[in-house]
Order: sequence, then C-alpha cells, then structure tokens
Amino acid sequence: MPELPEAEYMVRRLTAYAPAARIRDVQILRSGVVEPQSVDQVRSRISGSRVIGYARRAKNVLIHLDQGWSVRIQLGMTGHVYWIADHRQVPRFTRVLLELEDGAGLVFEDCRMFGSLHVHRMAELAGVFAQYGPEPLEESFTWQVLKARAGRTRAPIKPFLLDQSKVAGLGNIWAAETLFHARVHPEARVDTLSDGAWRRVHAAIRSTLSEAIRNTDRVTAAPEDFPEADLLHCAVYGRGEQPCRRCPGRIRRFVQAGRSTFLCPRCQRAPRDKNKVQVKLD
DNA sequence: TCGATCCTGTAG
DNA sequence: CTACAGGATCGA
Repeated sequence: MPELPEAEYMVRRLTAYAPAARIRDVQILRSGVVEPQSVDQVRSRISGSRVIGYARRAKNVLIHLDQGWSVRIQLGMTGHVYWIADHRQVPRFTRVLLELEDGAGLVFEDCRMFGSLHVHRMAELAGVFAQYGPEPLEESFTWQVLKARAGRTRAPIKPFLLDQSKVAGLGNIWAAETLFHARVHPEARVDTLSDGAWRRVHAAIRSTLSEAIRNTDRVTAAPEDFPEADLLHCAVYGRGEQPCRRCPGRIRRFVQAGRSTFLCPRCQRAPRDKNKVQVKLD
C-alpha cells in the first residue's frame, strides 16, 4: 500500500487541487468498500457537503466535511485518492466517485479491493483511531515514547515497526529502509535493544519518512499518478543481491513474518540470539 | 505470533 | 503458468 509518505502526498495534492470542493453527488461503484456501512448511509452523509480540509492519520486519508462528517479512506495495498478534472471520465478501478459541483471529481480507486471508505462524525474520529500508535512525525514522538511502546514484548523490531498500534504509518518499504539507516538488524528483539539503538531507530523513522515525502513528487508527475515510493533511492528495499551503497557487502532478502525483508548483513549486525536465522555474510 | 485470506495486476 | 506485491485482520 501507500505508506505514510504516499498517503501524505495524496492529501497534499487533494489540498492543492480541490481545497474547498463542493460535493454534488456520490457514486459507489462497489458496495464492498463501504461495508459494514451501507451505500445509502454513506451517500446521504456526503452528498451536498463542502470539503473543509484534508488530513492524514497513519495511512488513512481523511476528508473533513462541513456539517461534521469526515470521510475516512483506508488505502489498503492499492488504494489511491485523487482529483480528476472531469468526473465523467471515470478511471478503470474507481470504487467511489465524488462528483463536484464544478464538474471535477474526487476518485477513490483500488484495484485489489483491500481498501475501504467510511464516514464518521468528525468528533468520533479519536475513537476510530484509538488503537493506533503515535504519529512519527509529530514533535511529541520521542525515542522514549517509541521505546515505551515496546513494553516487554519479545517481538523482532521489523514486525514491531509494521504494527500500527505501536507506531503509525510505517509499511514494508520504509520499515526496511529505517532499519538500514539505524543499522539495526530486522530480527533484533525489541526487548534487547539498547537506548542507543532506540535513538537510532527513532531518528531513522523520522528522517526516512520525511525524505520519502520529499521524494514522492520526483516519481509522481501528473495529478492522477499513483504516488510511487522512490525505489531508485532506496538503500535496501527491492535491492536483493545488489551491492550495499555504504559498505562492500551485498543486500540480502529473506522472508520475515510473511513479508519480504531486505538488509545489509554487514551494516546491520545479526542479533546474538541463536534461535534467530543468521543471515550469512557475503 | 504465525499463516491464511481478501483480490487483481504485473513480471518472469 | 508461477511468484510476488507498499496492508490489515482473523483464527488456530
């Protein structure tokens, strides 16, 4: 899916293209994406409203409307929300189309149908997001906050970073990149990390995500372009068997918790834990 | 805490 | 054809 940086980029583009959109009508082309809410419920809550702002929470895109409703779009793996100039030109995988009064449109497109769209009272959003961990780019997100989230769990750091209830917004790409920059092995158990390691992970989360936001427009030209992660600038993700850019080592790929993980075994030292897979050096 | 699962596209 | 894909959730 779009991770935090890509979701953030969508929000920024929506803000640029349709800051005060007036919604004339709503087409829900696949009712599955709004379940368990009903098509009628969603339509009636949105239609006739005006957008008062866009926001992001974790990997969700939020469209705040006057009259107190907020549209929440969970992007899933392939979700994309964007502005189109003409709402009669409906893109192929459109699931929900917001027709605007000026003839433009807002599209929620999602080929794999892992995403969803719901409407909540704005005042209830805090409850909706109660399970999420802190926003990593907020000032209040310190390394101590991050460390405290780990509690006494023995989970490896990579699945920990992917757990939205611990920190919000990281996905498979930026979690791998973060650990490379922090020089922490993906299998290192969180209950064994030193304070120094926590500081590095914390700093790397923030620098990796901010940099990713900045780089998104490098690979995203037109308004309807999916905000691709800038893989060319990734240090490890998708670079299995290629040389490390920081040392003479070679990037390795392995599967962890069902997801592909990339690392440089020289830069990211294997944990001393004998039960863990040892990734062979060179 | 793993594995399967939702669904569809693309690359090999 | 098979393998894989940036997510999230549910059950064993």
